[in-house]
Amino acid sequence: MGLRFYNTLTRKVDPFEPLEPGHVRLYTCGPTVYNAAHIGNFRAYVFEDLLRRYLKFKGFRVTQVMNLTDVDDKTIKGAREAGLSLNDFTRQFKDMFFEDVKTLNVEPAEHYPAATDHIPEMIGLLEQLMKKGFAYRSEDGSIYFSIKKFPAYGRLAHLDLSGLKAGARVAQDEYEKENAADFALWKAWDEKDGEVGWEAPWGRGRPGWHIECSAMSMKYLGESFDIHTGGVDNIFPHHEDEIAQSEAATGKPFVRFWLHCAHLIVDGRKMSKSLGNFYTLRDLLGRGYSGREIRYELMATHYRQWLNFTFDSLQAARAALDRLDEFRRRLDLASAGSVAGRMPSWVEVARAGFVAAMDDDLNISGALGALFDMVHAGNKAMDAGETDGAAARAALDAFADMDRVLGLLQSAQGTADAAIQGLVARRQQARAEKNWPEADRLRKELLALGWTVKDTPRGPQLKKA
RNA sequence: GGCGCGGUAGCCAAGUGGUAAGGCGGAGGUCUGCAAAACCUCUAUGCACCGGUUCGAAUCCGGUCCGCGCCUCCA
Repeated sequence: MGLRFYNTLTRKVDPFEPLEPGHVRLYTCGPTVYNAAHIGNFRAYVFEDLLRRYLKFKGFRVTQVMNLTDVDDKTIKGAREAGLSLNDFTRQFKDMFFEDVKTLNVEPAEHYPAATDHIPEMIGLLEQLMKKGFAYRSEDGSIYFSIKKFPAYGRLAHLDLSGLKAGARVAQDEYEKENAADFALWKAWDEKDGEVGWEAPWGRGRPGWHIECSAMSMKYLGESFDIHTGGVDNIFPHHEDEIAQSEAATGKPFVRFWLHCAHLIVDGRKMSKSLGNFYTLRDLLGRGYSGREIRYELMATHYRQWLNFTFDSLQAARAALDRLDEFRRRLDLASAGSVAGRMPSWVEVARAGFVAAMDDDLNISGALGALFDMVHAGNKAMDAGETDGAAARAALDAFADMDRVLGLLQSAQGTADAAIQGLVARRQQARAEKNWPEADRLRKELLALGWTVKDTPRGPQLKKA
């Protein structure tokens, strides 16, 4: 069986093939840049990164677009409260976002279009919708999409809107809509918008939330593309609305595969500021956890499963990574100077298990299981002296190859400078002379300089404390 | 009310008909000047509960209990 994904549109696991052989076009809903993203947001970005990396691992060329929503109610409000222009306000959070995804070792997308840079494209799309009769202008100059005109509305979310009543959540300022379920394509300017606004044929205003994703995805990926992702909360209304407005405008199928990741909860409860369990990436870094530890934690639960984030699991992530690091170090030593030979069977088995699991809707738990099986089997083989340098090198290469998907191995170990190396050498000398007090003193000195040293059968091992 | 998700060891978490992956933690062991680490071994007669189908069920069917999400701008 080949690669397959659970498609929200069909509610089934469907075999995946891109429209253009060998090339996957992927749109991933990105951040609204009005504050520091929280770890729940990053769960989605890490999932999307895993998807992207696995597609590349399978040999596809990937063109990924991630939007930056830099104009909406929250960004406008935030800018006003900060006394900044919209651009100055959002720029700081865009910068922060890029720093944060880098910390998490998330590969950059090919395109990061900002909504404010694509107003003309959105207006163009709106004009098509007006011309085709899917959109109407209300008295104040806002434009709404008429869901009555689009019979397939509700297909993605499996919602039957005939029973939908105008409830408390329908804002009173939307009384101008013909139907409570119609959604805004364009919002007429009002004074709260301040300087924010663009001229359109139907008056000054700003785009509705959904239209940016339609306009920008189609600009960079075409009118029909392969995969669109986001959090489950985006299924309705955001993605439902995207489908409606896109397909109404083009008359073509918009997206073939919709993949949605489940939410993250903290200590079994929904993350919220009032519960005090609301964390940004920076909060966790400030507590001494590294980007890769957080990446592991966010990645290690299947994306359609709720992820219960706890500090215990972060600690477990750290220990699991230590095990991987240690194994890699061991392979490194065993393979020194060797050219890769034939893959040992324990590597072949692990690699096959890894691929089979990932092919199955990115079953990361199965994939990590296969990887840890390899660690275990590899350690046993090396203990038994059954692994020569060529085999170790082959294992190392396979490990690195799987890590193209996982992105967990550290690229560069902190290397000790000559002074540190000198201390280690002096300590080895003292140990050789059985001068234990001096050896212990040197170990303490190294610790004071930020290095722990452990004596292993393969010599002293330095690690940044 | 409608649509949907989930309940597997102390914790996290795979497994959707063939006899319970993996990680963390814990226990024991090997190694060791000490320390630490590492590695090895062990760690669920049972998968919320009750029935049913089947040679066989965590997996399928029916029912019950519990937790949770969405139902108009929250990843």
